[in-house]
Amino acid sequence: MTDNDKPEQQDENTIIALRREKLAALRERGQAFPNDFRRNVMAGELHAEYGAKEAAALDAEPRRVKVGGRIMTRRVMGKASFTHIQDMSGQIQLYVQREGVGEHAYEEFKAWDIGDIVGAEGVLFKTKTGELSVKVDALRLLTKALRPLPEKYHGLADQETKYRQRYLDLIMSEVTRKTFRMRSDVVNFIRQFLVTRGFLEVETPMMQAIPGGATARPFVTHHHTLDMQMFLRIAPELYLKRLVVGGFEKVFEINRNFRNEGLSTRHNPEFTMLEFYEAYADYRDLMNLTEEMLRALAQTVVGATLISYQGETYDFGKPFARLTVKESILRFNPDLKAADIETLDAARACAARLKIPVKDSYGLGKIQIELFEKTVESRLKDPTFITAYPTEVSPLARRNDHDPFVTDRFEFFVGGREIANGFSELNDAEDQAERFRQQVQDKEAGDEEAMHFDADYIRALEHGMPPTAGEGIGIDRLVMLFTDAPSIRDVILFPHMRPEAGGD
RNA sequence: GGGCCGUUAGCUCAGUCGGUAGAGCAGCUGGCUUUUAACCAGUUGGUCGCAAGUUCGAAUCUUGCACGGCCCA
Repeated sequence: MTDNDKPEQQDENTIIALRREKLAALRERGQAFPNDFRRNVMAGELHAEYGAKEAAALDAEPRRVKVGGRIMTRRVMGKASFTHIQDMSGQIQLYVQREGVGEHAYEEFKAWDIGDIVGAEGVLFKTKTGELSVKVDALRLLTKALRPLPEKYHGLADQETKYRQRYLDLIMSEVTRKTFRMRSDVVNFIRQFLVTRGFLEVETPMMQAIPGGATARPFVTHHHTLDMQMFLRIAPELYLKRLVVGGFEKVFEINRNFRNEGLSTRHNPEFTMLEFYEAYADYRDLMNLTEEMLRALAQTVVGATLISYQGETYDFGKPFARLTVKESILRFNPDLKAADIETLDAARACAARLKIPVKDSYGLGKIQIELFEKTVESRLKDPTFITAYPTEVSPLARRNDHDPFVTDRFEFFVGGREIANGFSELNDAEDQAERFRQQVQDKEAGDEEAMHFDADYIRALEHGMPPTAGEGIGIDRLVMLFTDAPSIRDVILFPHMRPEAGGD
């Protein structure tokens, strides 16, 4: 377009300029970016297999290896050098001698830089200090790095750079690599857990004509050929339940949702959600399933059921607490009595006393939830299910048979944060249509988060959805918990940020 | 949106009361054949985030802006 396409800067850093000269020299001599080197083992495998072996045992049965990776450290001592290279599995030290690789190759090697990517061939041995290393007899530069890496000891400390240039963060930080491996482990575990129990993994539209399944502001986009407005989905819920109507009675999806809301340490505009639905089950079945799944997840990916997060410890081993919304409000507000939160007027007065702002349009249910969010939520430390959410704030959940003021719904909290939300689904098409109409009224009254009327979803329900329960689990928040990450940006590879200054 | 904090060499960071911009790492030159934050000697490198203001003089004080972090809404 404009400045973006221009050569970046005229006066480049001298370090980069010198490396460009080295690359130019490589180009003169032939293929500067060869792709015919093949490694035959990873650094991590070598440490696992030979790390405990005695030096003499290695020498007695020489093991030849071909390894490749990025140069991370370099110690040149005249006619011999040590260097660590890093591959996906870890690091291995190379011992490069002039005697071993030849005078010419050794001189070339000395001109290489930290950050370059190399391939090496040689024999395993142990150094005087007992470190497993490769005595190199052949060595090639595979990719010249033009930019210098961050400082070897402190690594990359600048939070902004870690987010913007995640590749650098990954090269430099074992903690970051571990975080994202664990994220992968979490998703992998959940997928297997559900598939093992007969759930079918599906993918439903991320672009929707009618955004539904949650109360949130959507992102708006436009399809040119159809010439229509579309929305990035705020939830897959309504599509997954259409599948239950279609006879896929146990389905799940792990994918992104998009919500046009503020950014914070707990909110990213796109985030990953697990949603799953099971026919012939209710919200209590899902609470049990969730408890079983999260306990096993902690045990598998962290290796313990005591989870340490930001200096506090949460116990996934003992049975998860279960409280209703009203019980939890009373428990954490000992000066309140049940009567204070059971009528609209009393609850409104109660909110006023606690200086919690509520709108005139709020009914009793919404006020109860305000009280809950302001006085309870952040104090739910150990794993806790909160149940019996007011119907007023649960437009897609099934009413309780004995108390239609509430729904058969739960939310799950750990460390004061909502992790999951599940309920017995509303499969009464006429009730659902009525609740959509109420949402449309709210929207017309100015509530930007209120839902649209989804006529096709109603039509699907009119064909009959078996009694079903469904749940959503926020994967990012779960990963934060297990990786002890203070910010959601620490568990998202490329979190959204404003463009860098001067970039446009 | 509000409050607080930050932005100095490629990286990690100092910078006193407003008085010529510093260190370590990396780089460069030389030495060194078991080092591992290798070592020894020498050395290059700066739009002090951007812009304005105050001042004889601003990295430093003031204001605005940009980006980020934390907290709050």
